[in-house]
Amino acid sequence: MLQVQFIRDNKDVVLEGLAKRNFANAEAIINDVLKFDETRRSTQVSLDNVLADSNKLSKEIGMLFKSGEVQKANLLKEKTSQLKESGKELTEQLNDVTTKLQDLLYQIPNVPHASVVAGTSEEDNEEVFKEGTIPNLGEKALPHWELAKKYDIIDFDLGAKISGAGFPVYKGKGARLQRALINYFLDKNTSAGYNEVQVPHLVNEASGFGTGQLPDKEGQMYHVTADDLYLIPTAEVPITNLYRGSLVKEADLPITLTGYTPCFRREAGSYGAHVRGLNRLHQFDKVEIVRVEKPENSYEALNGMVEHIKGILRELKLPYRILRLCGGDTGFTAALTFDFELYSTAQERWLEISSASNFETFQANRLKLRYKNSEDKNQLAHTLNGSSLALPRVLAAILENYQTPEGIKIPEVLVPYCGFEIIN
RNA sequence: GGAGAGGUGGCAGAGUGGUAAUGCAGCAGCCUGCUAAGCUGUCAUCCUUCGGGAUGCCCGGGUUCGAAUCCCGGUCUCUCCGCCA
Repeated sequence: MLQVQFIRDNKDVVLEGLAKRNFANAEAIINDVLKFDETRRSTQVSLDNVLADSNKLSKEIGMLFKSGEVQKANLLKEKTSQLKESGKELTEQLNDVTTKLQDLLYQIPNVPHASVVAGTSEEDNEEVFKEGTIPNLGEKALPHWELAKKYDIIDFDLGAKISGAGFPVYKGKGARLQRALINYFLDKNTSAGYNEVQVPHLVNEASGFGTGQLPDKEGQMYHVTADDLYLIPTAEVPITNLYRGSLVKEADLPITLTGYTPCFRREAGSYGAHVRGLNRLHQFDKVEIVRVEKPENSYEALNGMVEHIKGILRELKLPYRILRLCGGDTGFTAALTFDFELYSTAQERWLEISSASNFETFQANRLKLRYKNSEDKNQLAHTLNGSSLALPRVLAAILENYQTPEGIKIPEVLVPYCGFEIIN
């Protein structure tokens, strides 16, 4: 959520930014925000004055009662009724305009970083980095869902039986490889200084709101209605919300966290070939990194996260590229996002496996996550997160790119974690 | 699931109807050469014509001229009992 003050002071910047996202009716909405904000403030001034008068009267009445001048006190009491009424009216007006203002603010996405280009879809994303060699697998290369069947390591039908489509069952070496990846990722992250946490997989509404999933993206999350809890779509939600409502010390920044969780997504509306196999699931595993930073350091931190993720992909020896998302493809809450994509040789397409974003103060404003700055003022922190990494598509790419006539070779760095060198 | 207690500033902790003590920590200034102390201010949010004003004691209602305090509903934490990995 943008701060009203920021919109008030930087209307042009906001409008330019929203234009890059192709955000409809930006000008009208921003003008409404400014209008409601002005009404809100002037209403508050009027209300404050009424309340001040009535506080004064109350004090006088109290004094009069104390000194036994009951009649005078009762006379004053009558005067308060009028103030009460106008106070009530103004309070209603204030609540009304505040709600309207909030509702609008919830609808406005983050202002993209200066480096983000305008664009409407993934077509406009900019490739900023590419590395690794795409193996030549020949004609007989199989997509991972066929490999999974051939070696009996992932069973989609069994998952469909017990839950539904999009809930795979990992078996044998498949399960072990999955666990190896989780441990490998966590080890990489903790050795880079991220503190490991294990967090709940169900969160309350306030947490969903804090990181921006609610109220808008409600349909993307599984909702346990009996207890009003949401299954997390990403560890970003519980981990970032650890600091909801916190006032942290400047010396404690940056806060760097990592955690493994399953992620649950309803993926309402998805269909077709592109969701085959592991490409899009309702439940998948992911290791996440989260940072809370001072504003002046947040972009350097984002670069650091990108470099960190690069290091992991290099070790896995998978061909990948990095995209800087265009305005239209950048998530609602992010100011700048880099997507990492692996090349799946058998599917002949790029698969998104990580997304690293700087949210600047957008989440912090909702979370009320502040720190005391050097001037001893409370200031909103910047939040960032990135996947390191999302498991299924990494697994898919490993299966596909490492397939040989003898079986699927395990990337060298994973062998100690797996305890075997080949799936055959 | 049952019973009880509780939720007050960054932290600790008073306050049972008259408008949020006090301590610690932090910040600014003053002062003092004795390893740091003392004094003053500041130290939640919003508004402001920069004089101030309003709000704020878990959340939402209510009673009252006036609510941290009384009433109703919710929520969370703790203790005990029950059940249980």
